[in-house]
Amino acid sequence: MRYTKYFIPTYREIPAEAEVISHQLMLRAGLIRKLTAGIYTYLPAGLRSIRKVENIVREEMNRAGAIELLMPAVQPAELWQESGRWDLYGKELLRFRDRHNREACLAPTHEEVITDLVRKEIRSYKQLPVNFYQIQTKFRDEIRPRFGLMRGREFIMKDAYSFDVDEEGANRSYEAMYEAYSRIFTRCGLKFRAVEADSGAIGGSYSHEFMVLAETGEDQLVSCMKCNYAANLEKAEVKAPQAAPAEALSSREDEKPLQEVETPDIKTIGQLSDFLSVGPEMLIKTLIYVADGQPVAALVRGDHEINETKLKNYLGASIVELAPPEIIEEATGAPTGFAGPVGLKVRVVADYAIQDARNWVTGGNKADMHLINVRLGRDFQVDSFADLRVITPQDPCPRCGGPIHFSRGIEVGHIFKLGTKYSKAMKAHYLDENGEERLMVMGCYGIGVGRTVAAAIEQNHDEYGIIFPIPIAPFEVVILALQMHEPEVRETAERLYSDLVGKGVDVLLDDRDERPGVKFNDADLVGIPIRVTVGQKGLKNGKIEIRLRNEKESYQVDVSSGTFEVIGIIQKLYDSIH
RNA sequence: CGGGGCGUGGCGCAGUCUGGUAGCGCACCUGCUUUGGGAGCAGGGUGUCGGAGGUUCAAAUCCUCUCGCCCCGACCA
Repeated sequence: MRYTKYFIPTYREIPAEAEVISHQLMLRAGLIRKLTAGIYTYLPAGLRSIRKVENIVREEMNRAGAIELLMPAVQPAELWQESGRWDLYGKELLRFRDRHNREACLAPTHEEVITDLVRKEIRSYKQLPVNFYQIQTKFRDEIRPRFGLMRGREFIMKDAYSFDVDEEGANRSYEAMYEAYSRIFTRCGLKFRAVEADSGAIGGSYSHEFMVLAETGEDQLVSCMKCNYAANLEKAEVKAPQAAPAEALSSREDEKPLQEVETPDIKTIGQLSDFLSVGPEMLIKTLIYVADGQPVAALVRGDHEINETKLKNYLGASIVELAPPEIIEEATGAPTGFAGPVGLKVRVVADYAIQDARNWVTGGNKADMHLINVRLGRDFQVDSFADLRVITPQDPCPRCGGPIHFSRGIEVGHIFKLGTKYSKAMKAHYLDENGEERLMVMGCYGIGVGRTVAAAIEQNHDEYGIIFPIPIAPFEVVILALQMHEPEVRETAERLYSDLVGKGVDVLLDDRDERPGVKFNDADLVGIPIRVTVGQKGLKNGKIEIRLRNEKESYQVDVSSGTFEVIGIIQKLYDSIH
């Protein structure tokens, strides 16, 4: 591609609207432009990157035995009503009516359509398993789109759906996708980690997220430094205490009598800890929740943080929210900030750490009143103990007990075991060997394509711009012809260009009549992995100059061996990835 | 949806408090010079000041409404 016949509109300045680095760089490097909140045009160079990711995804999905198709973006309400998600899916589902006043939506995901297709077309166990996938534009009307392609409303996603005869088959399909995803992100040249995750609203029993590791990532993940355990923060288990509850109750601290303490206007753990001069680990935090309409008290140690996902899963509730002030007053008899477990009439669940036998400090269930020397069993009862808190860096690995490490990442892929949730709701049956009707067991698997490009930039950039991994770079090589008006420079650059094009290399020839500085800066900004400089200075000695975007130093090679050298470097860069 | 901020040429911004008919840098166009890390000189074009209504002799500036965007939070993957 010739720069003068192409379109890479770069910005010299940082656009004011972009907060995160990948968003800034994608705008500055002329990869994307915003149309409206959360909706972007992929400019030519950006599209090249996107297509490269798509092709890797496609190759690996095919290799894993999945079959590509393409489903509609506009879908009728009936299907969503059938699965029950028309009412469950919130405002994220963009709904509208057509000219016949029929309700429809823009698809945020395709479980309904694929299940509908499969139930109509597949009748026999002989036709199973199948795994269909597509690379398609999704729409989710996000409350607050942000960070460019990282969290847009309209975005390109690869989604796949597997159908198996039984749980065991579904597990095999899941494993195959796990392998495929690992290959995909490896081939994209990214540092990533697969972590255990909560399956959330999509439902199902088991899931993994694929996280591109980056300091600026929105997600926190926990990994073991000894074994291969890794999980996202909301999923990461805290190892249950070794001892049985009865033993844990055996005294660690001498029992002292329960006592009330006046604590005027002291409402937070921090204030209370300072006021009483005790560490926050001596306090019990009592949080009043409403779980599917029922008030529940959840107890965690003062220095711990409640994990609402764990609480929700433990209670088996579909909606768990912090109780509004009225409910808190009704449950505790006190205004917010003074809740405690002593004398509570609602169900009480507690984190394992509360089993500790010590003289706790708790809320007094009276305005401006806390209690000290509160003993479990003597002064308050707990209905059940569970792992309800967020893991801390001090906790051991829940699998092997080794030390754990916290890091940050960007979720680019997510694989789920769905079970029979959709096949049951939408009657996706098949006949088994015995002629009996059985439910298909499903899995679903997503990759955010645009987000993968953004994550790659977030992980690979410097002060000058993007440093694309070669497999997903818009071009593999850029040739800078520094003085286009000098016949020797122009001709050498042209010859090198057509040689490389002939060898099937993705090469951009910067043939603009621009000053060298402009070309160098644009090449750095766009992040093309290999830069070949053709200039008067080098040509005097019969040399051209090669520099890798991820290295500081350049080196010179003979003009005659330029093509050979470049092809060797490309090979080396790809080899370093596999 | 709650809180905060911002809409002025393609981009980044000043001007708004204190009303007087729009400016700076970059970019863009023409010419000459220049050409290894975002050139110099000379000349030039560029704006419904987000929109609507109002106050006023006069509105980018004051008032009302409205639209859009960004950030924080809640939410979601």
